[in-house]
Amino acid sequence: MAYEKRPDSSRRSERSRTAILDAAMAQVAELGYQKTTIEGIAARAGVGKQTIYRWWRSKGEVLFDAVEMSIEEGAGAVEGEEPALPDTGDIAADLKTVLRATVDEFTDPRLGPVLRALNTEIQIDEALAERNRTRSLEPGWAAYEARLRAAQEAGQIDADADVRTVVEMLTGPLTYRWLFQTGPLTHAYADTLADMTLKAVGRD
Amino acid sequence: MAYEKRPDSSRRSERSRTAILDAAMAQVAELGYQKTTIEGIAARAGVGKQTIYRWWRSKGEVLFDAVEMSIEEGAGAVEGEEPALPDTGDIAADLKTVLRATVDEFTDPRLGPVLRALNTEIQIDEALAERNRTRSLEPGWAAYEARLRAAQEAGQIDADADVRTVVEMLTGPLTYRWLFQTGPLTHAYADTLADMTLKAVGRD
Amino acid sequence: MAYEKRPDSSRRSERSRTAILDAAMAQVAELGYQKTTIEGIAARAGVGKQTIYRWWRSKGEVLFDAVEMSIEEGAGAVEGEEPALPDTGDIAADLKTVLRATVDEFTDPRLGPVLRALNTEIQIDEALAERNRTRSLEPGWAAYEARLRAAQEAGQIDADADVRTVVEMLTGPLTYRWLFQTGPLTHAYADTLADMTLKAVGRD
Amino acid sequence: MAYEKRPDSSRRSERSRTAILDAAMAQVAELGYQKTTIEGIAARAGVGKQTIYRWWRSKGEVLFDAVEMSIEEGAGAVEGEEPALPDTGDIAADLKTVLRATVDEFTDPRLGPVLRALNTEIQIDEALAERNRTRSLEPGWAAYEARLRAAQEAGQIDADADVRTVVEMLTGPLTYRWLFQTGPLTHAYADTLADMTLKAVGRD
DNA sequence: GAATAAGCGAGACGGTACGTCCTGTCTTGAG
DNA sequence: CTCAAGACAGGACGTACCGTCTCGCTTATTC
Repeated sequence: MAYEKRPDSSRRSERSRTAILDAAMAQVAELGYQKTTIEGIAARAGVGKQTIYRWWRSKGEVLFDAVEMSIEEGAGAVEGEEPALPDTGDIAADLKTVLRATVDEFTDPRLGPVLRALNTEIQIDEALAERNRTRSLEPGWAAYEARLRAAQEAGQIDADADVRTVVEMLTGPLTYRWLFQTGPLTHAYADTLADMTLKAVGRD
Repeated sequence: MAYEKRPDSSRRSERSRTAILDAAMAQVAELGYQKTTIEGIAARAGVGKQTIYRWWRSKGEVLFDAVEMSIEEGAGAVEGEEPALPDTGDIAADLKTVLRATVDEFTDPRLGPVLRALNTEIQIDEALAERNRTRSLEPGWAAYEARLRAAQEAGQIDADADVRTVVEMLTGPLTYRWLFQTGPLTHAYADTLADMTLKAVGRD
Repeated sequence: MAYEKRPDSSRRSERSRTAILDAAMAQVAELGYQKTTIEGIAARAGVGKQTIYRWWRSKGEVLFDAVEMSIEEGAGAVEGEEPALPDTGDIAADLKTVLRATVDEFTDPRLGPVLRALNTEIQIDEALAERNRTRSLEPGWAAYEARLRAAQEAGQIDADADVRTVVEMLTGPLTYRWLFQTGPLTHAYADTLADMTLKAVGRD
Repeated sequence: MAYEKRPDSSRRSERSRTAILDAAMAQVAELGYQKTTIEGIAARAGVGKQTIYRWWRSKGEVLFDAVEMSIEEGAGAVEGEEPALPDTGDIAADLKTVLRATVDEFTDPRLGPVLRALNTEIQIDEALAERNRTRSLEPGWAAYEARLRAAQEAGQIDADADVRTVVEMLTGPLTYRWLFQTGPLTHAYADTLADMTLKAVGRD
């Protein structure tokens, strides 16, 4: 059995943790993801490098947490709360609401670039990819799928449509435009995607 | 007026060029994109570092060319030929043909990882992004759009549908699954995407 | 007046003290003086780092004590006893006895290397140097000088010779060979030094 | 056969070499040997750390060369010239001349401390010790021994005295006083040592 | 056919960041 | 209070690459 010494997280300094995450966001904002270094984050946070290496394994992980903290602060989200789509009874309206929110997040001048960089890092770092899937993507899909299944039960969309594929038809094109910057990322585009996708699974 | 000396490409050593591109592919295959270095490529190719820096501006550019060379070798493609979708008259079948081919390229064990890494680099290096758009993405879209417009004229799909959005509904989800590794990338999935998208723009 | 809090030595753990000194000797034996660290000693002794820093100011001090303990254990010396040279009436024989003992100590495979390393540290740490002079060197000289003065009174050596210089002529070359490893450190060499030195101060 | 890549010394930058040695001496003068770091030397010399590690294996080696350069500059010594003792025919006077010079070197406020630190390092670093023996000590001894043999042939000292031991009786006590700072290091002391040693080997 | 000038292999150079190690201080909880 | 444990800020270590540079060598014109 492989033995590996782990730090005692009960004695972790909250002050350092926060300082590091703040410094990480600030460095990325100023220098961009590539030129942000662990050394730079440590210096800016007034922290020893080892304190970063003790709790994170890479720059990517630090920024993953930093972004998470930023989003939670902004949203005032309750810890551990599962995300959910609104359910007004109008499936089209509800999808548009959440897709527009996604557009807003992607185009946010503060978060957008970091998110893009992290999605980059995911291509290379399998640990980060796994974390992204379980902490970020899957909760989002679950929320979409729950709302879509409600719509199926309400007879608003085909009962036999694969909800997972529907989710991908909604978020795939949006993410594609965002990552490759191949077209404007607007609320109108979000609406179009919702409308067209619903047409593909609508009962007519 | 800024003056910049450019190397005389007529005196360029073809032997070195090929050795570098081969070495680059080999290094990525062995070590992965991240751990591949210009120094390593040079050493493996038996070439001075300057010879790489003289002709390329970054590791990304080298690999971009290396991949291009790999694909051309494999496909035996004629230089400068515009790609085009087949037109059998059956729009669904034609779309499936090309989407399946894309699936095959993405899942190719040799090319896939490099392509994914390059899509990473694109997020950071604007020159590379531009090059990717003009040399890779746009010719692809143009081919899709041409075929879709033909289908519109044939009355097979809605005449007022925005072909660009349709292209994104086809390739967006596919690329998403590929980049984030969130589900199996199969021919069946390609077919489903084609069918659902056509349903969204079908005439009823 | 500067105030400095000192630990209460009456509550000091003898168990820890011994464990630290043993661990220190063991680490030096295994890794050499340079690679021995306070952290390593603490870990090996099963002791907190602070317990070392509370009672010693440097690695050098710890090892000074550790060596002292080792020597006392070996010699079974009575605490506080002043060292003295034998006085058989034969000055040459007596000097040879003690010089040979010094040779034995220097060439002891366990103590030798640590002693050499400590002589290193003395060059840098004035507190340690002072301690070395008063606890180690001066008692030794005093013993030599007492014996030499007895020899002067007995008319065996020049009455006007400077005993301090004579001591240095005996121990200087020995220490030199030991520190710089410039020649074999043998009983024969010790004897030669005694004989030649006595010739220099002999009455003719 | 072990293969180890060695740098090409014909392409070595003399400018960097000199800058490093100068910076090393300056750092030691300002901070002392212990607080002098390779990083600090590199920064002060305006040189990359690797340039130091490429040509030297340790701080000690750098300073060994730095001191050597300092001495040569001071002495205006011809490269590769063997040191030799003066030979005026008066062995006592000649020995005093060179012992006094050694005293002067040891007490030189600029060189002394570095020399002491290096003699420290020698206790620990066998490579450095070897180098010290062959480049520093042995040439010195050879010079002494040559002069002493001449004196033997001239009938000034015992023909059967071991010249090596005589050298050690001259330099050993001097070095001892210097390293352990156990007494004043003066010309008078040098003279006493010469006189007493000669008395030990004199023909009377 | 010699002279000139480019590309080339090689690798030293000034730098920057890496990830590790250790220092000496501080904090926590057990005895 | 001392102690074991170990997190912390700090800083040097020695390594790996970066992108630039300089050195001879090989080639290919150009005179």
